[in-house]
Amino acid sequence: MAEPSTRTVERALQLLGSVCDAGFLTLADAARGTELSASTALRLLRTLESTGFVRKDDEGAYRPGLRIVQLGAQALSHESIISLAEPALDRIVEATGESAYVNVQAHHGPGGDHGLYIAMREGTHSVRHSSWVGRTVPMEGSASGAVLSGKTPQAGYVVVDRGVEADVTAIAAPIAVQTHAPDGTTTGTRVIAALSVVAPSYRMNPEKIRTIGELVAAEAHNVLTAYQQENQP
Amino acid sequence: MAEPSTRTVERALQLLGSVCDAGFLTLADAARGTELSASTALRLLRTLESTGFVRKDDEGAYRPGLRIVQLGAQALSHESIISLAEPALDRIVEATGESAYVNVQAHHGPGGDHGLYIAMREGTHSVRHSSWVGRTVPMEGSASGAVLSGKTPQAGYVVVDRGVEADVTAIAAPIAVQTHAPDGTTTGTRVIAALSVVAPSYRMNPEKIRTIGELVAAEAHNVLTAYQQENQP
DNA sequence: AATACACGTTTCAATAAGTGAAACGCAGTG
DNA sequence: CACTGCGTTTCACTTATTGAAACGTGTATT
Repeated sequence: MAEPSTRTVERALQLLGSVCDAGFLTLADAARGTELSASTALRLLRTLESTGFVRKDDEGAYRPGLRIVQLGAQALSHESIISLAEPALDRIVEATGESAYVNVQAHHGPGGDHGLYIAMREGTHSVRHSSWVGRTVPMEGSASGAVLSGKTPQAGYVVVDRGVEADVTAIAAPIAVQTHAPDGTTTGTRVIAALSVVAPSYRMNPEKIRTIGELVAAEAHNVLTAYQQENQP
Repeated sequence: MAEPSTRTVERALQLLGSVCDAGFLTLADAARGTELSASTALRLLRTLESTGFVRKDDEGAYRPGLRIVQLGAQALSHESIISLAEPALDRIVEATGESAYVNVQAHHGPGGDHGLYIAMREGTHSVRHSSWVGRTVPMEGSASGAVLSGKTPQAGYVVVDRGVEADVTAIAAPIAVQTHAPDGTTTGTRVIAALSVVAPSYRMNPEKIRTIGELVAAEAHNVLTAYQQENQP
């Protein structure tokens, strides 16, 4: 049995995704975006609406509903890596003034893998990078993407200048665990998340980048230690 | 046309909700919890899995997936009330040391209405109330519930001692807008959210409660002003 | 004004799609 | 060894989903 997916549900979830991506969507737009007939889109959106996953605003457009907010928040709170990483984020922000993030790998089938920002702490500089939580970035060409795919060089961190966004420099380090075969031998490493700093490029220079890079790598290691303590004893 | 809901989608969403509520669920548990046959539950969970809404962990149990995290975070970031309220939360925490929250009304059909915590700022006391984001509380017997249903007394805030949780006192104030008829006459008020402080009861006394209550009410009013500025000009 | 267009909505017949009982292999338990 | 519960697969039944078409309404276009 290869992939016995129920089409109806797939379509509904696609619709839900469209609405969340766009922030708000009219019925016709939603139908076009998902290539569904208006009647089908309407029926599915009504189902999503009656279950609280979307809602209709005053203008009659569909918006993300509170249920999705609730489930997302619950899911986030069950991601133990976030609570483990929060102290590290705080320390990074305190030391650098720049915004700091936690990323994980989000594996959606077609279109390639992406990285997903699941937590952040805002920097203190008045010009700062902000609010990427919930956003995905391509694995190619982003610092966190490189780190998540295991392409971290000796230095322990990756720097990408003007990768995803212009005028922005990203510095990322992996939180990686050793994987073991049943007999106990080490088989490789698995990156469970990445810690990253995203800052305006004009504020960076080689020295600062090295300082931040080493800090992020060190904090990533701290998070790893906390993670292992939670999962081993 | 009364309620043309698609059964398949409803079931899938129900399944998704179960998994998120429980944190992790085995197939059999999920099937029982939703009263579905094992084969149907399996098929739907597989669909949810292939779209990233749930995932199977190492033990083969279903857990909330990253897609739900992503959409939830996106939806949260589109809730403008949160960003408007964050400065107020900060100020409340700074002034009181207690955890502060934003609640909205989550209207799920059966089982009655509930309030939903959609944002919070942690208090600074070492003993503090923490991490209710994503959680729902009954409208009856909770301070934020009372406030959300419009039952705010003259004082402008509601206090509930040991309502939802033992040894916890909650103080809530409404963020309410006037509603108007087409002709411009005021028809009533609509509570769009609530601001609340949740603290260990042993730390409270009548005087402190009054201070906090007035602060929360004042900050709620600040948020309202910011909200109206954003939606009027 | 008259026309054309796009949107949200409803209806309905065709059939594609979802359903659950049953059967299977497996692992743990008494 | 028999027994129970789990995850999984298969398959015939039929129900629930589907999309074209038609409608009313409001908004551009002429």
